[in-house]
Amino acid sequence: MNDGMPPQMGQSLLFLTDEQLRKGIEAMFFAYRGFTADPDRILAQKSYGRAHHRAIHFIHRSPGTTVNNLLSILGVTKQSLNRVLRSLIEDGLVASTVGQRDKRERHLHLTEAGAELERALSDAQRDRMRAAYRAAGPAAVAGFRQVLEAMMDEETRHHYEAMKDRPE
Amino acid sequence: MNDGMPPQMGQSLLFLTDEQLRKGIEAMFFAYRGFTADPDRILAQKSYGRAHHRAIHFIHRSPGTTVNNLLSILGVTKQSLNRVLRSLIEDGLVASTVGQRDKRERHLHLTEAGAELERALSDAQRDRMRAAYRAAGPAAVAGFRQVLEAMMDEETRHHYEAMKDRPE
DNA sequence: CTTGGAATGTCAACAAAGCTGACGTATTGT
DNA sequence: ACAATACGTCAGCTTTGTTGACATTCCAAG
Repeated sequence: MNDGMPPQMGQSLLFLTDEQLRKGIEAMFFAYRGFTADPDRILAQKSYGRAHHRAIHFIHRSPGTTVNNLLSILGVTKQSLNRVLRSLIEDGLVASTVGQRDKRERHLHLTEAGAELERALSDAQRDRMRAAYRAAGPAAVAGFRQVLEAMMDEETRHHYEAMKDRPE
Repeated sequence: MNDGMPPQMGQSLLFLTDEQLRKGIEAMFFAYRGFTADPDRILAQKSYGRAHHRAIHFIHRSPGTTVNNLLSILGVTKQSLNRVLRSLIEDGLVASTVGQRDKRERHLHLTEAGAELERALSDAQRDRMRAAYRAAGPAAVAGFRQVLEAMMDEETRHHYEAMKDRPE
């Protein structure tokens, strides 16, 4: 590897070479495939897709959330979300209730069936994550999270932080 | 948070709680959006998509690679890749040459224009990665890579390892 | 030398999931 | 009363993935 840097440059910045960055980019690409592979298999059986998974995940995460809130978390248009949400409601996995204070709002909850699918999906995803965490160790996990957080968009990070430490 | 674990359990395994795993899952989701955001903006202007980016990236990475090899790296069908590849070839960003030893194979290279787009895309992506790396520091980066590698599928990891240390 | 299989390319049809734009309805706040 | 907000929906378009079918070209084994 010759990236034009002087040989006397300390090792401390070696993790910023183009080669290191490229490896990081490829690691993200390949790892994300693994990250979604297990839930994808479950979803395919029920003829759902990743969009359904994401909706289910964040409704589980923030029960009673409104459509608008979900929209801004997911970063998609309401038309796109509506298609997914409609099928989940029709299939009885999600319940949509008119708001108390503001009747324009719809509050979203998982039904028992929805919670069951959520468990199946997140169990599969957590199993892989757990194996990766266990293999890498606590220090690596801390670094993993640090880099990922630094990689987010500003606005996205606010969503992430906002639900970061909410109790289960 | 009450996940049913005894309070006397050491801190050493705290990074394996469901809550920690869930945070990791959400961090992956949000970070991947940031990871693709910058190249996506460039691609949208040229009416290309992520599939074009991926093809360009790995052709740049492994010049002269065959279609079949690219297929297995990207994990898509040949019909899907072919559509993308055809447009790149038509637009003069990728050159496809018949193999010497085996004339059934097509060897793929970036043209000068293709290399130019590749630079624009990877510069944008690397800038964000560099900022994240710099913010997190070398130890965090090592952990980041460790966890990502442990998260890959077996077969995928082989692709990753295979091109891991090839010189630029 | 013939034939089977591998590598590639192409056509057609389809689905998931994103987008824009337009419009309707109910409700809220000014 | 009226404007803005929240939501749902219709129509149409794009990208990117999928199957299935089929032709071509070529290598290699029989």
